[in-house]
Order: sequence, then C-alpha cells, then structure tokens
Amino acid sequence: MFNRHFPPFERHSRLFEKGDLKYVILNLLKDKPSHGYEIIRAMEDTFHGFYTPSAGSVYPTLQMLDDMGYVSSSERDGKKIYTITEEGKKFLKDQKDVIEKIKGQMKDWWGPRDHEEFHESIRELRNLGRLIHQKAHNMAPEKWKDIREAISRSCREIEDIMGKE
Amino acid sequence: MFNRHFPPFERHSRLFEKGDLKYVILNLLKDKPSHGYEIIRAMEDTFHGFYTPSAGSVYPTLQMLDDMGYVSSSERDGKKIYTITEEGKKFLKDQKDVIEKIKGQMKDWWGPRDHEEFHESIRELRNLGRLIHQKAHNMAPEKWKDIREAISRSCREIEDIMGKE
DNA sequence: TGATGGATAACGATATATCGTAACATATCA
DNA sequence: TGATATGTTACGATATATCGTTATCCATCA
Repeated sequence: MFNRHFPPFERHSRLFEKGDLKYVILNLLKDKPSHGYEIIRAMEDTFHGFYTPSAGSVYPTLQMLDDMGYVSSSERDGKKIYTITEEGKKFLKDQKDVIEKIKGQMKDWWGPRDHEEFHESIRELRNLGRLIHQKAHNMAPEKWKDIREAISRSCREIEDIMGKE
Repeated sequence: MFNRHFPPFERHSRLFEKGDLKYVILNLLKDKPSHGYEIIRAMEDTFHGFYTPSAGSVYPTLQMLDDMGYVSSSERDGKKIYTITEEGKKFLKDQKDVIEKIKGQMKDWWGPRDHEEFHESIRELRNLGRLIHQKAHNMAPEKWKDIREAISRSCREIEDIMGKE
C-alpha cells in the first residue's frame, strides 16, 4: 500500500543528529556481528517499529566504519557480516559519554510507554486500510460514497482530538 | 510504518495465474527495454497503485525469460536493462490470445473507475496514520485513550458499511 | 549579530537478487 | 469421484547497495 501512488510516511526531520548513527551502529555490533539488514531491524525494534533507519545511511556508515578500521566485514553466502574490531571497541570506550548522551536522547524520544496499545490501534487502522485497498478495485459507487464520507468524518474527528492541547 | 511491528498488507491470493506473469512482462518489454524495477513500477501504475508485483517473482521471471532467449540483458552502471529479443516478439505474437485473455482479466480486476477518489480517501487515512505515528512516542495517556476509542469506533463504522451487501 | 552559503550525513528513492512461504493447479490414489 | 500428494510459480521476507534529496550544522560575510 506504500508506493508512489500512496506516498510514504514523511518525517521531514531527523531522529539522529549528524554523526550519531555510527555510535549506535558500533554499539550494536559490540553485542553481535550482524548483517546490515539485521542492524536496521535491531534499531527498528529499539523503537518498537515507530522508526526505521534508512538503508541509505546504514550501508554507507558501515562502509565508512570499515574504512576507518572500526569494523571488519566478511562475506558468506553472498551476504556480508560486519564485526567490530578491537580498534572499534577502543573507540567506543573512549567515546563513552557521547554514547550515553545518544542513549538518553533515544530514551527521551521513546517515552516510557506501553507500545502494545499503540500497535493495536495502528493495526486497527491498518486493517481498515487493507480492507479498503482490497475492495477498492470493484466497489459499488454508492457504497464507496458512504465510505468516503465516513473516512473523512472520522479523520477529522481524530485529528481534532489530537490537535487539542 | 510497514515493518515487522505493523505487518504489511497480506493478500493471501494471487492476482496473476500461474505462468501469466511472463506474458505481462514480455508485453511491457515489447514497448520499452527496462530495469527490473521499472517493470515493477510500470505494473504498479497499471493498477494505479493497488497492486504491486513482487520483486521475488519479477526478477526470477526475467532471468527465466533470459535463459529462454526471449529477453536479453545488458549491464550499465551496475544496473541491468532487459530487452525483448526477436524470439520473444515471435513468442508474443504466437501467444496473442493468451495475452488478450490476461489483459481482459486485468481490466476486469480493475473496474472502470475513477481512482482519484480512492487515492484521496486512502491518502486521508494514511495522513491520519502518519500523524498518529509521529505523535505516538510521547502522547499523553488521556488523549491517547480518547484517540484509541475514536479509532475503534470509526473502524467499526466503516467496516460495517463495507460489510453490507 | 543576523543572514547567507556550503558541507555533510540522515533520509528516501532507485535498483538488484535470493530464499522461504503459500496458493493453486494437476496428478495420483482409494 | 473425492481426497491426498506433488510441483510450480507468485508472494513476501531477507539482504544488499548507490544515487538524489533534504535537514541541519557550521563557517563566512555584511
């Protein structure tokens, strides 16, 4: 459902400050050698699905860390595993307070919150979107009119609640 | 917003019959040599964004067509362009009625319909989802409760309309 | 000091490819 | 003939990587 016809979630602001991503990645690799994709997934989990780092930054950052000697990579079955080096571990230790600051920011961004409730409601919305998406291609005009009106009304109502301060 | 925490649209049924995809792809290549990704996009456009073929089938099918000699590929800037061969054109011509049947099915799937209205309403839903997604991480509990209730009620209402026959 | 320009890294789009899963058609068996 | 098994391909997940865009920081200038 997310493609050029239904433009994706647009953030228009960055979650990570410039230069911070490499610390996060190194910190993850400290625990476990990983594929690029696994790093993306691990970060996604950290934010309970509400943020996903872009492959466009993760892969170049991994390459940069490799160039700097903080990470090494090996290829297996055509897939790359990245491993932190001793230099990388030393760098991490030296930058301990930067990492603590970043961790704090990540924690602040994701408040102490029961994300299951969020997931449930987003899932409800998603299921609805899915249903509409599945039926849209051959829906009767009158029914569609009713549905469109209900969608508009509902969206306005919910946005009003959210707008209230 | 579509990731493992918010499972993607699940079709659980195929749009194309087994073996039909290769005809669709060849037909597209007849008009224009393309990247795999361009073929995916062209098909997505055909269905106005309501269906997207899987890379998991498109790429192997292109490879198969290459193996069969109906398509040739050349690489430029690390990216592959697929071009229909004379054999492929002949095969297309020989299978003209199969292709007409498939075209008919595609047309039937996508009824004569003004998709702009669909897009608009899906967009509204999406914008709502986006707003929630952006605010979820630090929303006040009481407000969230109100929003959750509104979401559930709205979804039920719309699903009820859709359920009516 | 505020405005402007430039640099850079995170984000988003483009592009590739394979493996695992499931739908579904066909063959086989009772 | 209906039930079961098998094979195959579309779908979905995993995995990679680069280019174009944009947000944002920092430097420079007036």
